Amino acid sequence: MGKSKFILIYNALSEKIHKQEIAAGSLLPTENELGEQFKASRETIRKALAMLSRNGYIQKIQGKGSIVLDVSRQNFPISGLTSFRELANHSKDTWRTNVHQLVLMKPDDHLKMVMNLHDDQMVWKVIRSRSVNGEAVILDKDYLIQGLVPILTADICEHSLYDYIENDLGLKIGFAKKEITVEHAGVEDKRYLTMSRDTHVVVVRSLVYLESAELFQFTESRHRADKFRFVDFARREHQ
Amino acid sequence: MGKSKFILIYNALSEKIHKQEIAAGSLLPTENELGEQFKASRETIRKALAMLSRNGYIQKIQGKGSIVLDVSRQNFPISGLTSFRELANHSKDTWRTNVHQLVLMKPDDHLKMVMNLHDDQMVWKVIRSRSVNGEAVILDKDYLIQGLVPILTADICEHSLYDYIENDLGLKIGFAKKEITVEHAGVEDKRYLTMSRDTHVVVVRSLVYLESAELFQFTESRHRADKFRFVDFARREHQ
DNA sequence: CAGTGGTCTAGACCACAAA
DNA sequence: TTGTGGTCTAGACCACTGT
Repeated sequence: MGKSKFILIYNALSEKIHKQEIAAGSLLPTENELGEQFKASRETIRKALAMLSRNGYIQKIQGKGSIVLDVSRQNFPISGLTSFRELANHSKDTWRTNVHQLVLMKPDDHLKMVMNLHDDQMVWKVIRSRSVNGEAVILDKDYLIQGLVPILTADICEHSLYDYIENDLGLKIGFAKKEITVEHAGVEDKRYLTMSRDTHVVVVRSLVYLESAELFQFTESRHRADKFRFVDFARREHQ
Repeated sequence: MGKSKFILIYNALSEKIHKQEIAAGSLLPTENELGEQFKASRETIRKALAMLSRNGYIQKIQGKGSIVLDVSRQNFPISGLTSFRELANHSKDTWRTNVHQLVLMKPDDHLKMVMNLHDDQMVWKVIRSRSVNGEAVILDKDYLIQGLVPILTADICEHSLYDYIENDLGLKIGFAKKEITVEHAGVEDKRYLTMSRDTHVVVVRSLVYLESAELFQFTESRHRADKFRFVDFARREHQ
């Protein structure tokens, strides 16, 4: 993993674009030239370029070349799957996580339906709040299937749950389905969040699956509305 | 366009998955079998499968095969770039568009900065509201560069702006950068939207670019908070 | 071990843009 | 016309999953 030639080429080129060593608006070398530079076949180069295109680094134009896009005001990319800890590490602000609840429970009917659980499956319920500069602005409620995560401690939840899951347990996250809505703040929001004058929260509900396509986790992430921001890059599918 | 073999294979397979002719949880035929079925080389099959994977139809597992995912509760895919008209056509509710303003104007400083405009460039400003079952729930403010759209009429704005742009003007949309935030309702929201008891709107700001990588349009789409819903499918990038 | 998907290659032909 | 990207192919080898 991560050793594929086309990933190396992708990393080399995306880094150059980030560092502005290749100016926005200019053309990348042609695919044949890149093939010589990296000693790779054209199809391999094209895999790297397709990845750059998907992630908003370049725009390919037939007959012309690959235009480098302006990636400078590329704000935090929540668009993909990024854990809170990874985000916090990239920011200059001081983030802090508080664990409010950690229990092993029998799921209620609603959760059983949402997560498609069997009768005997138990889940870990974790409630955490995230604070930036002393203000609690995010409330996370996670439900993890015990069959996949046998043991969980407050200490792990306070540091990085995803680190533990991926590095210690060796589970690989594959994909997630997300839904974003806006709701009135409830009792839990008022209890755990610093609500200022706001009465609304943005709710991001996610079903997280492993690479094996097994459902692994359901998460409800509740954000104070005035602190919520979601940035996205989308390509038009011309078929 | 749209005639590529791998697109045809993608369409054939995604349709079968939608119609549940291939059950969720089962395995797709192997890549070699698909190659024989569609009389295509393995790399071509793999392009189609990669597209299915990106769009949440399958999960590929090395050494095992491609698992078909449950796509049945796949709600409206605002995730990509879809115009209001395309959305409305897929829904059972009755949508309606009202044009409130259509002017050719000199951009103010803020718009000039956001859109990176020259001093002499004029823009079309369009204000429209979208109603479902008689309630106005979305307010769209579009700014289009006149150099790319010489003429615009209220009639076009009331029907489909994107139809006109892509079919009549022959412009091809390439990609967009979006940002979603939540804000207090302003005077325009209160004037044009049926605000019920809500005091907040979800604001989606988009910079829309053509396939040539030229900036083409800036849009501010303001949604009544209780009617807003955004669904996303995201893969984890393991590098 | 056999069978699966993951990567890479060299070469061919087509579609499009610019001169 | 030349050079660019877009597609497709056949074959090779590697990595992983199951038996």
